[in-house]
Amino acid sequence: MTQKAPEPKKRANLRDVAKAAGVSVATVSRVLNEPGVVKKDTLEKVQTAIARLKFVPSAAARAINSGRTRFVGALVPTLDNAIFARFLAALERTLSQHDLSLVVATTDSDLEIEAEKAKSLVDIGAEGLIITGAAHSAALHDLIERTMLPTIITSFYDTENPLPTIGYDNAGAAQLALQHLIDLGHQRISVVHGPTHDNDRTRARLSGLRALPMASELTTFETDFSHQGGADAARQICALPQKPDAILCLSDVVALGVLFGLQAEGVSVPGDVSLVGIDDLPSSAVAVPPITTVHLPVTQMGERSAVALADWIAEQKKPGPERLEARLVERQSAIRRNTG
Amino acid sequence: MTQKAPEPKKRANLRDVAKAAGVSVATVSRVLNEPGVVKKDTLEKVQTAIARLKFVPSAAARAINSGRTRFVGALVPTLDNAIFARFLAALERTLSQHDLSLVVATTDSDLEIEAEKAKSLVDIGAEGLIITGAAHSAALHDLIERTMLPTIITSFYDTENPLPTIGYDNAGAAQLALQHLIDLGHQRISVVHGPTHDNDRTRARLSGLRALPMASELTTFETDFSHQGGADAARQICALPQKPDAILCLSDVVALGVLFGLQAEGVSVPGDVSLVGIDDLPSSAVAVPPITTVHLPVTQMGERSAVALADWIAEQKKPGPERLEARLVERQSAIRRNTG
DNA sequence: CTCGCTAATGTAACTAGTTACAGAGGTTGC
DNA sequence: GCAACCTCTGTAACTAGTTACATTAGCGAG
Repeated sequence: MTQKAPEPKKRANLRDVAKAAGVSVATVSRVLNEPGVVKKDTLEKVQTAIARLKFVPSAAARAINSGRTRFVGALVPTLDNAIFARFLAALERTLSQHDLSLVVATTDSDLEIEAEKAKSLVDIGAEGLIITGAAHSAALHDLIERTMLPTIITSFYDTENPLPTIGYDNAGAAQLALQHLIDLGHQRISVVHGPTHDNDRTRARLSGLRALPMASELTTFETDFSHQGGADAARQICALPQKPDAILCLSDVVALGVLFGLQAEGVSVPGDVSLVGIDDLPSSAVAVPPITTVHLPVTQMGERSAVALADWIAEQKKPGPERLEARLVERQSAIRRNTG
Repeated sequence: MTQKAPEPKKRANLRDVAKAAGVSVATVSRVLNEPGVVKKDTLEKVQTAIARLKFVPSAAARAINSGRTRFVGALVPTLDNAIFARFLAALERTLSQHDLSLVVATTDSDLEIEAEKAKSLVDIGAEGLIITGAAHSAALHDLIERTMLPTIITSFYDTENPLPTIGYDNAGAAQLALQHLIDLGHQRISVVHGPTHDNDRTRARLSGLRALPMASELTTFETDFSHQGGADAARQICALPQKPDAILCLSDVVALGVLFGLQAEGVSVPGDVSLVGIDDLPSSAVAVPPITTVHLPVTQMGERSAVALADWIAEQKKPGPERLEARLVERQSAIRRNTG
C-alpha cells in the first residue's frame, strides 16, 4: 500500500550510479568515456542504472579535471546590427566545428561595460575571448594579461598590436568608398557616421578619409548607429543651403536610413545625389536603388577568428595577425557626375 | 648572473597562494569571498601573493561546490534577423542583472541541430534553457526531461504546454494584420511567408489566417526568410495575371523585401497595393512608406523570459505561462481601397 | 592569574568527476 | 605446470575550490 518513497531531489552522481549498478566509480567513468573497454554485460548494467537514476554527468566536475570548459566568449557592441549578427553566426558555426560553444556578451559600445562583461566571462570559465576593436579599458588589458587568456581582436587589422588582430583595414575601406566617389567626379561630399565615442573602428575610418586630398571638402555628420539615425542625418543634409552631390556613409545601416530619409524628402538617389555605404549588408543589395558599398568580409572574419582561437587554445601558441580584404561593390546608388 | 628561473607554466591555484602567503587555504578562500572577516595585514599579505602569482580562481572548481555555473543557454533559429537579435539583447541585459550569462546557439531552424546544440549546452553546464517555439525533436524533449533543466519556450503562447511559454499568440497576430486589410476594404490579398518546415510560429500564423472567413480568397507564397526572399516573392506576384490589392507578409524582414521588390517593378505602395507586415522592426518605421505592421513585444519577451528563468533556477519553482500582447501599428503602407 | 569570550585562522572533509596503478581471473606458450 | 600476458575491474589519489568544525590568540573581567 505504501507509495514509492518520493525520490530524493538531489541529482544522482557517479558514485550513486556505481552503487546502483554494483560496480566501481572507475567503471562508470569508463562507460561514459571509453565504453569499448568495458565488458558487454557490465556496460548494460551501468547503462541501465544511468537511465534509471537519470544520471547526467556534472560539467563542472569534468571541467575541473580536464581544465577545459569548452566555451569561449565574444564581446560585441550590439546584436542589433546585422554586421555583428553575421560575424557571430560564422564565428559560432566554426567554433562549434571545433567543439567549442560561444558565449555572447554585448557592450553597448561602452568600454567600462566591456571590461565588466569580460570579467564575468572569465568568472564563468571562458577559455578564450573575441573582442571588437583595438581600444579597450585598462581593466580589460589587465584582465587579459593576468589570466593570459587567448584573446583575438577583430574588426581591426594592426600588426603592431600585442594581441593578434583578425580583420580589415578600416581606414583603407573608407578610402575605397571615398575614392570611388571622387573617381565618379563628385566634389561636394557629406559623410555620415555613427558615434565615435569608444569606437575606434569609426575613428579609423574617419582618419582614413582625412588622409585623402579631398578631405578638406568633406562635411561630416555624426548620428545614431541606426536606420533612424541615417534618416535624421538625411533630413539635416536636405536642410543645408547647398546640398552635397554625394553622401558617404561609414556603415550600411546608416546608409539605408539615409536612403529612406532622402526618399522621404523627395530627393532621388542616384539622380540628385549619389550614396555609398560600408559593410555590404544583404539589405543593401536588395534596396532600391541597390546601394554601392564596400564589402567587409565579416563571415570570413568569423571563420578565421574561430579557427585561430581554437588553435590557440588547443596548442597554446599565439597566432599572428590576419588581414582580410575589403572591396568595393559597385551597384546603382552612385553614378558619374559631370564636373563644372 | 642567473636569470630568474622561467616560472612554471602551470596556473597558480589556491594552495600555491596559501603557501606563498604563509596562510591556510581557508584564509585565502575567505579573502576571495568574505574579505571582511580577515585581519587587515593578513588580507594584504594574501592579496600581494595573489597579485604576484597572477592567481585567477578556477570557475570549474567553484562551480563544483556551489553547483552553479552562472549561465544559461538560448536556442534561436538565427542571429541574422533583427527580431531575434532584439529579443536576445533584452534577454542578455536582463539575465545579466540576475548575475547570469547567456550562451547563444543558433539552430538554423533545424530541429536536429537544435537538439545537438542543446546537448552541448547541457554538456558545458547551462543551468537553464530558452528555446524558440513549441515544436521540438524527441531528443530535445527527452534531454529536458532527464536533466529536469529549467526551460522556457518563447515566441509562442500556449497554456497547455507542460513547459512554461512566454510569448504572443501567433495566430492572433496574423489575424490582426489580415483583419486590418479586410477592414480597409481589400479583397484580393496575397500572403508571403518564410519556410514552414520546422517552424511552428509561421504555421500558427498561417492557421490563424485560415480561421478567418476571408481565408478562401488568400493566395500564399512561401519564400526565403530574408529581404531577398521578399523581393523574389514580389516579382512573382507582379507576374501574376491579376495582381492582388494587398500583400500580407508574415514577417517584417520579408515585408521590406517585398517593398523593395515592388518598387523595383514600379509598383507603388500603398497606391497600387497595400502592404502589411508582422514584427515591427525598427526599419519598418523608417522605410518609405513606413510599413504598417503588427508589433511583437520581443524586448518585453526577453525581459520576462530572463526573469522567469532566473527565478526558476533560484527557487526551483516552475513559472506559469505569460501572454504578451501583439498590437497593430498603423503606418502608411496600407490604405483604404474602395470596394467594387 | 585565570576564566570566558570573541576574533582570526587552520585542519580536514567535503563537492563529482578522472585516472594511475594494482590486482583478479582467464588464456596461451613452452 | 607455471610463467607470461591480456582483459577487465577496483582502489585510492588526484583536480581546485568551499566550509564545518577545531584551535589559537588576545583581551577584559573577576
